[in-house]
Amino acid sequence: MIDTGLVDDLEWRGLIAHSTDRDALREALSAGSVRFYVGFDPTAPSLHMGNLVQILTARRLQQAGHTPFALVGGATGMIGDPKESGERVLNSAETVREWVQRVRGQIEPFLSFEGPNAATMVNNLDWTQPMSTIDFLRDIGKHFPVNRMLARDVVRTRLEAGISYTEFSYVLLQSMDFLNLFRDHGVTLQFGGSDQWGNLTGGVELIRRAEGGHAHAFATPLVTKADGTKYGKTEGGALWLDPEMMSPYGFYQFWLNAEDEKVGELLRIFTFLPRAEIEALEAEHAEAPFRRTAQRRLAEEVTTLVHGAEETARIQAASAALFGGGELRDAGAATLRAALETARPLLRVETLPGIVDLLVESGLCASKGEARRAVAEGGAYVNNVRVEDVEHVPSSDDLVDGRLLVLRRGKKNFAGVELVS
RNA sequence: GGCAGGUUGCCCGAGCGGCCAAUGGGAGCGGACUGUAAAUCCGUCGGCUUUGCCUUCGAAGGUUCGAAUCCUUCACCUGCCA
Repeated sequence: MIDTGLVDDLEWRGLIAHSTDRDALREALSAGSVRFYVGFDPTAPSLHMGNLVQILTARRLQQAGHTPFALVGGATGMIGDPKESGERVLNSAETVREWVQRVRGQIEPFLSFEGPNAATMVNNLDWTQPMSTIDFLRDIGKHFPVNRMLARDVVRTRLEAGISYTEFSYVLLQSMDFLNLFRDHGVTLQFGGSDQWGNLTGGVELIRRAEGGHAHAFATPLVTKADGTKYGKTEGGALWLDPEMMSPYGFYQFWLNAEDEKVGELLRIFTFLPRAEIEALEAEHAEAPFRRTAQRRLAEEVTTLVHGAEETARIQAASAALFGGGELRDAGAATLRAALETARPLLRVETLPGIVDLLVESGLCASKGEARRAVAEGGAYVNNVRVEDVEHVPSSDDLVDGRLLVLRRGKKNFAGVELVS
């Protein structure tokens, strides 16, 4: 029932960037079902790619027989952990409450809430809210030497520019979470992103000081691009999991365009494909990178995990039709329409406007000036045919099945236009 | 508290009374090449009813035929001396 190969698998996937004690961790995870926790702060209405690493890792642990406690930071989200770029702006209690709900809903599908090692969702507001300041300072604060807190990298970089007492205290809250889960639920392991390392060890240490207990922590690596810069950023910002904030099509395209040097790493971190299969993909990719078999598989796997198999199939149909170089009409209006909708909302019109208006109204261009420029630059296409004239107005002959137009800006920005009567 | 300097388009950074929607670099966008890649090259990069008009150069007011450029006040930032 306990998969003793778990730690080997995690290490092979490169998911353990830091660990309090590798050997002790391995021993604990082999001995029996370990109760572990991973937290998510509601700092946005949606989780993103970075959080996905934690969610999937939690799932791996659960599949290996361990028991997850997924924590949403209703309390910590009110404070915000210090980041190097500067002080955060506090969100209102109402906003945090709403985001807690949304984040919660995004985590749940990845875990199983049934069986002997069913997952539990917890909110740290439940034990933080009722606590008095006096208790907090006496029971928690007393265990934190300020000199140690000051030595942390984030804090040190912030000392020049300034850091509020609020953010400085964040580590106490997160450590207290671990302590509470340790006491009340026997949770002995926490993991998180490597930027959370200080917060993770803070909890381990607090448990030792306050309870004389022993707990483990490990950190997953920060996923970076081949050039070392931060991953998961697209033109539109972060790679959100929420389909409203990041279209499933765009999500799929992000993975499809993964760098050659990184596909292997991404397959290991973000998919549940077994080792042998990933190694085969890597070998194939090394042989013929231009086929991008690994990228295709990566995109398919991750998109399926996040958006489901059905949506993924639609996106693949879209990609095939739009990039296949084949005749668009062969795909048929219904298929094209469903596929285009995965990219961005369809533009519905009663009569066909000129190319400039089409580009603007579909959202492909931000202004008419930009749309005119796009045409002048040769970057505007209707049904994959370049439009040369700014005054061009598509005719009904251009419509696929008499009702659909495929609009394209540049190499890979598509929009569907539907004629409604 | 004293002295000096700064605040320009997404970012960095020139401009210092008209030739300025504002040099240059980066990012972005488009094209060529390609693998829906990387590198490279070329183009583009405030808005519009586009041979012209409108809104931009920290904020407000003023001088002038005319200001990003001069003056006044305010806000914020930086360096040197206390």
